[in-house]
Order: sequence, then structure tokens, then C-alpha cells
Amino acid sequence: MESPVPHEPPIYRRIADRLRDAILSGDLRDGDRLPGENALMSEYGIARATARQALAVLINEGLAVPKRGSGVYVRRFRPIRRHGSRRLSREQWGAGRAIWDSDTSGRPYTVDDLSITREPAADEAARVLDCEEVWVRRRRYSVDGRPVQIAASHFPALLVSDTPIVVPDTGPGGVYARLRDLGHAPAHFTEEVRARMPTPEESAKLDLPAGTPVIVVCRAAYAAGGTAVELNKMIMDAASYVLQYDFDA
Amino acid sequence: MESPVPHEPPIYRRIADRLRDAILSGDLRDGDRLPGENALMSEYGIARATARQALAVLINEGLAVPKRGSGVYVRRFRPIRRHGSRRLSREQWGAGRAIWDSDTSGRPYTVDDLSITREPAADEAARVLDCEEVWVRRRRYSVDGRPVQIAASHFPALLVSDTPIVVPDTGPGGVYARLRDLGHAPAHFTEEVRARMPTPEESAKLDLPAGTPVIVVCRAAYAAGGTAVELNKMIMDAASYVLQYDFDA
DNA sequence: AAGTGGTCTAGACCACAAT
DNA sequence: TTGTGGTCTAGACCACTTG
Repeated sequence: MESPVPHEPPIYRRIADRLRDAILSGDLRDGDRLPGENALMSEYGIARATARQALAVLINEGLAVPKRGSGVYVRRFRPIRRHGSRRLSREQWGAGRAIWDSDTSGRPYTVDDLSITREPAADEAARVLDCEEVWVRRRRYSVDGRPVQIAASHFPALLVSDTPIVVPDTGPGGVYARLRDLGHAPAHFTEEVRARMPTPEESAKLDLPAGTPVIVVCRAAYAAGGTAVELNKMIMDAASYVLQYDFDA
Repeated sequence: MESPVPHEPPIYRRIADRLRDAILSGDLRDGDRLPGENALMSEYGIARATARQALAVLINEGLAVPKRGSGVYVRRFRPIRRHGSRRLSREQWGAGRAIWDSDTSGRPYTVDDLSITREPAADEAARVLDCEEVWVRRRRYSVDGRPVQIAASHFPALLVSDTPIVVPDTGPGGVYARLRDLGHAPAHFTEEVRARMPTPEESAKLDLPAGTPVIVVCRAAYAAGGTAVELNKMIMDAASYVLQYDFDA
């Protein structure tokens, strides 16, 4: 028997490991350029495909972003903080210390691609809203000109047809204020949170580099009687968000 | 000038698109085998590397899992539901309808790799717990023999030294009951949720296939006076979890 | 033993960015 | 114009799984 030598990782892995260490240790900082394919080929005496493979590791880990014709760069991470329940939020707890740094500066959202359509209710919407026809408000949010979230709010058609909810400008307070006007003020929310890799469509709409997951938040709003009045499905660039939830014991 | 023909996607993308459609439409189901490299080579008349590239797309999207020496298979997705605040939870709201299907069956966790150490507090722990030395309980949770989460609970050293919190078996009610015994019952929680691609270390500990993000939950527990008494950092296999949060308007 | 995915070489042509 | 990443071919050897 051969002596059971522990397997060395393949070359491309070792190169990726070195580069990752440089990024995580701070040797390479946000926006810095990584050694390119040619540099790696000559430095390590490897073929083109192998150098690409090493860089692909970091790209798929979300640590680096390739720019065509230019180079591969260390990725930036500046998340937005999104509060689940503001009422219980950290102002009175923990002396305002956040766990992760984030952009608290309240930079303004812009909305584009707003569309309002009436459709047959699909899967989740049909089950939660318990109806067959829905009005859907779809929109995309951007911060600093970069898209960060796409959202689709579903309302039972019977509830909102011919109301301000199905026109572009819902007025002060937004759709929740209008639901209140209709006697269906949301009293309770439940949010379900998942994370996964984006579909190509989501990737395009959010302009995501490879290696970026999306956070999927599905929020149902219930009126006081327990009827579901809204189902909002949000797809967020995971590199752009920190979600915060507060609750009492 | 040439007529501006819209670019066709490269071959490997088109193949990946076809396979993705087959998966999402249900033609290929959970656990089914995808056409392998050789099959794609002969079917499309392409080189090995190109076939690999097509499969790599699906693998990095988390839709497929490669098995060495065997084939590439459609990935299974059966998440566990984790409740943020049980008290407000869906029992009384929405007639118990969950938005996403999930394993409600309460399958038991098993814990392995439990370790309890005293360490200097690092970055987040130092800031939130406002101390320089912490006790850390690290453990890994598995369900059905598959690891799904690693967690590290941090406690201020001054608070918990020589208490049942720093021994393996914390007794009925766990660490929160013991904190209560010490007069530091948690009264408020705040959780911060992020998603990102795993580090190689996390990938190894959770045995993650490529294309699987992790959900990172950082939970701080505060006693009635507002002092932080615990910081728990959890790394979860994103394909294994749905997080649920309930709150009132 | 045959088939599969994992790694790697040595070329090629292209589109795009920087200069 | 030069260098960069993006795509692709045509081979090769290996480790592993399955029959």
C-alpha cells in the first residue's frame, strides 16, 4: 500500500485560497484589482483555463467581480438595513448598537418599472389570499442608481378593484393607508425569509454579478379579523441588505 | 455599419437554459439525473469544456448537484421552518396557511461538535456585549444526519463564569433558563439576517454543494434593563431553512 | 471494466476597455 | 493598439462510482 498522504488541494484551489486570504486579511481592499489571468499564468506557470478556474472560485463566492476588458476586482459590500418591526426596534434596546455595520443614512429609494395588472392568482398568492383573481403592483427599487430590490404586491381582486390601490400614485401612506380607508387596515404581518441563487431573469433585473444570492421575503398582511389582505413578494440583492427583526421574549 | 442583430447567448448558456426549463417545469424532478458531459457533447456536438460550462451554470445556481463518478442530479429542496417569535406566530393568523411548503414535522435536531471555550471577544461580540472576554458555546446541528447549521453563542465572561452555562449540559430550558436563574432573563431579542456565499470552511462544516448560499443570523438577547446578555451567530444552509417572523402593525 | 465527473494543457478567436 | 476577460476546441490523465 502507498502511504496515505493527505491529498493536496488542486492548484486552482490553492491559488484561490491565497487570493481569498489577501482579500479577507485586508491586503486587497474594496475595489482593488486582482492579478488577472495572464498574471496568474506567468506567476504560477499554469494554463489559461486553470487561471480562469481560480478566479471563478472567488467570483462564485461573491468576493470578486469581473469587469470585461479591464480586470477582476474585489467586491464592495455596503448593505442597507431593513427593519421588520420598527415599533420594537433597537432605539430602546442595546443602546443603539447594531451588530453589523450598514448604511443607516436613509438614502432615498427610487422606483422604476412600476406596473399594475390584474391576473389570475398563482400558487402562493391563491393559497394565502384565498382568491382566484388578484391585482399585482410590481416595481423595482434602486438606491444610488443601482437596483437593489424587485417586489410584487398581490391584493385580492374583489377587495381592491376600482380603488386607489390599483392606480400608480396611492397617495400619502401608500397602499396600507388605503387598505385602512377601505376598512381593512393591516393588523398583523408575517414574513417568510429564504435565500437562494437568482434566476437569470432576477439576475438581469437586479444587475447582479455572479456569486450573489438573493434574499426572498414573502410578507403577508392580515386585517384584524384574520383575513389576508396583501401578499408581497420581494427579491433583494443579498449583498445590499441586512434584515433586522425585533421581538420580545 | 452592420445591422445591430441582438446577440444570441453563447451555446453553453442556451444549453443551461434548456436544462433549467426542464427542471423548473417539472420535466426533471428532484433527484433525477441530468444528461452528463458525454451526453451533451454528442447531442450538441460541442467540446468537453463547453458541456462542463453548461452544467456549471446549473450547479452554481443551486439547481443541480454533481456526484463524482456518477452524474449530475436535480437538487432537492425541503426547508425547515424556523420561527423568530413563536408567541405571535401564525396559529391565530391566516388560518395556519404557510406561504411556502416546508417540513413542519418537527424532526429532531442532533448536536455534535459541541465546544465551550473562553476567548477574547472579537469585533461584533465585543461591541454588542460590551466586554473584552467571552465564553463561547459552539455547536453544529444536524437533521436526519445532515448538517444544517453551525452556531456560536457568546456570553460576557464576567456574567457566566462558574455557572451552568459553561458546562456541556445546561439542563432543562437551556441557556436562557440559566440566564433567568442568574437574574438576567432575556426580555428582548433582535436578529440581523444576511445571506452570502459560504467560506470554504463553512462549506466543509455544512457539507454544502456548490451554488448554496448560507443565511447568517446574528441574534442579540437583552435583559430587562437593556444589557446584552448573549450574542448568537448562526450559519445556516440556505437550502434547508425558511425563517418566519411575525409582528403586529 | 466502463462510465462519470475533476483537473489540466495549449492552443484559438472574439468583444470590450483603457491608453 | 494592447491587454483584458468570454467563449470554445481537442486533446490528456486522474479518482471515483457503478455494474
